[in-house]
Amino acid sequence: MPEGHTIHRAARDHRRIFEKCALEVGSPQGRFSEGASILSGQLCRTVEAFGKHLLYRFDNNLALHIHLGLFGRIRKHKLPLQKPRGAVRVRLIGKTHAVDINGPTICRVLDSNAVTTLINRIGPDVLRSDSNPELAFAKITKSKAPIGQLIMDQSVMAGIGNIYRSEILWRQSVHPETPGREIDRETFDQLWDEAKALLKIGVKHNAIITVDTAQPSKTRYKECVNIFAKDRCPSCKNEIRCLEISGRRAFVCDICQVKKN
DNA sequence: TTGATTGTTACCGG
DNA sequence: TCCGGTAACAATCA
Repeated sequence: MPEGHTIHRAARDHRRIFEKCALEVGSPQGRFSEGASILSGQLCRTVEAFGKHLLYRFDNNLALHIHLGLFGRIRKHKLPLQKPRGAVRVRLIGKTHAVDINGPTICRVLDSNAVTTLINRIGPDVLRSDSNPELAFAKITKSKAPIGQLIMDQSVMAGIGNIYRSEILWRQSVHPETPGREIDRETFDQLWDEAKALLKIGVKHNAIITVDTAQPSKTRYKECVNIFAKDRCPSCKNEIRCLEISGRRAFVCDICQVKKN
């Protein structure tokens, strides 16, 4: 479910329904009873995404920090309240809507120092206008680790997940096993811009769409991709190879994506 | 019931 | 110190 686009979309959406609103923060099934009560009744100042991290920031300088991990989910519904679906960890209730968070790996309350520490730990987010790509380029150009590992390393650059990784590299004809130090400035800029463009499309449609001719409105698919988990390269028809980078599946067309080193 | 999954962190050994 | 490997954790769906 969650790559960067999911979290940014949630932040945008929840800002709309929760900003300047005194939220009720509860834990319907008691899975987050300790922290939740501190936030309840507080005014929500804003909702922000940093990479795959979501922060609900309150006027008392505390924040609810959510990370969905691999299977976390966010569900929103209009009031009146509905019965919790599955294992709801925390429920946020505003004036018009409620949001349920299921299965996060992180769900905790942070003070402002902890928020700063968190933000500093995360690399520049491709979707944020205030992020500085130079930081990412500096790390990549110094590393011998494969670019397929580096662009998904959230401390190098934030927002890209396992599906976008393969798609971005394929679209820019960059082989995932190319060492970071072999990536020149021009290539890095293209990867950064491509990531930003694709994730923006993801935010807009709430789906991973990396195929130019895709028409999201028609079928309401969750994803429409070029090579992730595909058999053949849509460009040259060569067989797609599956490899493992940082313990996750990555896909490559060895003809279209040239390996440098 | 089993296995797979759009993720991260902690820990250990080389 | 830095790297890779491994386990642990989260919940849902087919």
